[in-house]
Amino acid sequence: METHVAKQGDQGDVAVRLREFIATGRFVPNERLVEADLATALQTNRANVRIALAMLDQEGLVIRERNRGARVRLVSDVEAMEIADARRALEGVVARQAAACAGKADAISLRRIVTGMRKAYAASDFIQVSRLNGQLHAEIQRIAGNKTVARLLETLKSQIVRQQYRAILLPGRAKASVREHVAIVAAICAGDETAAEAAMLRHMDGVIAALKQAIALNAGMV
Amino acid sequence: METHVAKQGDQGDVAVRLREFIATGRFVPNERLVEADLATALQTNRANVRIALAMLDQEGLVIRERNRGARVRLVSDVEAMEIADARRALEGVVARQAAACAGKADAISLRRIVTGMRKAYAASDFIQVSRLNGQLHAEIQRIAGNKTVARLLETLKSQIVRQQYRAILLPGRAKASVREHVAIVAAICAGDETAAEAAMLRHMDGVIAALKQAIALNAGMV
DNA sequence: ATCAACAAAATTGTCAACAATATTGGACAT
DNA sequence: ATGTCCAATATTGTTGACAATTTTGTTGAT
Repeated sequence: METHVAKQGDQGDVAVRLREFIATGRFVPNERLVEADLATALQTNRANVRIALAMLDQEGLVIRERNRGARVRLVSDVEAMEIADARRALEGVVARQAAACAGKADAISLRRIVTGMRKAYAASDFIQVSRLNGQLHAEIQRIAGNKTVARLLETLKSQIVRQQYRAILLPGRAKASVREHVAIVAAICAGDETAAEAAMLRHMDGVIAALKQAIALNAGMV
Repeated sequence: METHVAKQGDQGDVAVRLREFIATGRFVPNERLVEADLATALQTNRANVRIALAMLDQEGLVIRERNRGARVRLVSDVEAMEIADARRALEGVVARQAAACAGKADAISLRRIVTGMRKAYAASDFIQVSRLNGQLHAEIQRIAGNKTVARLLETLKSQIVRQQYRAILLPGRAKASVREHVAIVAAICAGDETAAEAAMLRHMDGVIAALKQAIALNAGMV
């Protein structure tokens, strides 16, 4: 008997927890993921771990090789840029559809988040800014109502958590980000599809530029 | 020692074959996929089938429910439209990047395919037109060199093979399709990124319109 | 005939044992 | 010291058995 919705067996939970571990850096890229160890750590059996790993492989988070097990996949810099390209386009779609669908309650909710972002930025609480950032994008996706695109964005985002952390910390990026989000929300609330998409694309251009910068910095350091 | 590239165990092959079966309609939507049966049919064991089903679930081709097994997922009409939205945006990215990357040999290869399309259309060989259509998009993706977006498009396409067959058969669609592809190839060969993206978006608009029409027709028939 | 309760069958979930393969570590020669 | 071969270990791949759950079929009452 499950207290919450029983979607699918243990494997789902296992996959979720493994995702967490990878996202939070508890498993570092290229680290080997030994089935038996994971099974004991997550209090389940090898079969479920095996299935969860296959799911994460399909998702692009780990890589499996025959007879050699699974490792955390290291997303290269060029791949991070590819992912960014895909995200840019898909976020544009979402923004456009959100503008087409947004109602009065949606506008209120969006404005509240963006107001929170401004305050957090004014207070130099960048962690909160980042959190509200994610929340805002999630809300826009909800309003757009396009589950398929939302799902794609979700998996893409999970692959570049690491890179993204670095990018948001670049000097001046947070301020620009807030400004861009204000424009996006304004366009969506106005129901202007074209403006919303354009604003989102501008925002993603900023994100991509920051990402590129972060990568370049990192390359210089190594 | 393997004769060909040994990517991963049996599960990969099993998943590939199951995909085939679903794509070719050998398994109809909502049909139950019994693990034991599949294991004997594909000459493998339940564990591998189970893993393959988990992968296909992650991919969106089947749906699994706890204790109730897996069924072929029925993509609803609204979901087909969502997928089309995503494809439109991603194909636009690919076209743009292909225009940025296309070399002389690439241009020749693209022109050859589009010439074949014209001839096939003139000969009313619509199956060949459809085949070359897929080939052309694949070639554009190869030229663009964006593996991530190509992968996304691949999985999206696999979910709507059924709908797409219906759409291409609509009167006048094939002719328009050929015309649109000519424009796309011309822009890519000219290295004009913006024009290439625009041409591709126009093409996808045509595809989406045809899809919408096909769905409406189908709804009327039921 | 319709429905509920119940038994029987089918199916999935879990687990453990073993086989096949890869990885590690050490002895040995150079 | 360095590298190579070989045994020892660790890890994954495969299979089967059993438990838990769902689905199907049957019986009986109304």
